[in-house]
Amino acid sequence: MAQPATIDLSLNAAVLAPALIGAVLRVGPCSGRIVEVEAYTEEDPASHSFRGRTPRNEPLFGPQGRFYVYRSYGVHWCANIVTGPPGSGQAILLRALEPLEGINMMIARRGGVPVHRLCSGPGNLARALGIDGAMNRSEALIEMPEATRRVIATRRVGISKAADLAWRFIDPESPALSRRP
DNA sequence: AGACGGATTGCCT
DNA sequence: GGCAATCCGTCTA
Repeated sequence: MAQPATIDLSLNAAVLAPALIGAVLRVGPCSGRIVEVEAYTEEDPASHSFRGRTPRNEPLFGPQGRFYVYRSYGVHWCANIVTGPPGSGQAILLRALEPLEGINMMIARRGGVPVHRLCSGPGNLARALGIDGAMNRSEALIEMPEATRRVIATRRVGISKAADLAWRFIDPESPALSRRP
């Protein structure tokens, strides 16, 4: 699957998500190559925006390119990038990165885990990058992929509704995936 | 006002 | 592979 020349945040989440594989996410001094994402839309029963706007999910209906950060299981933070037409309630969940810069800082935040596990899984990714509720609605910095990566689509992880949609996109060769294909 | 359950992770068996 | 940890938006009464 080929990547586009620019990242168009107004694209629907399920269209843009595979194009983000190989792009670089930057948070302060830390960065990593995106290798696993999932798409969520307002028509999608598994999406936080499915039942309309609420105080928690309001960022999903705000400007594109911002973070929607939420607490999962009362323990972990998960980071999405808002996308799609304005107010459309779409987002892309960041699930895994290959660490590039600021690795020492990530290790300090995560403890002694192998580098390829630092940002493997949405909760781990947020912890390694220092993403928490304070970054909700802040602008997400994404840089274009330099090289084309292989991208495959799979079922999303950990959801019960619309579980057969193949809206999880991965670089199958990455060692940083939260789960193998 | 009270109950339910989840886009998870890590430790225990 | 099983399960506890731990918070809050949403649903029900």
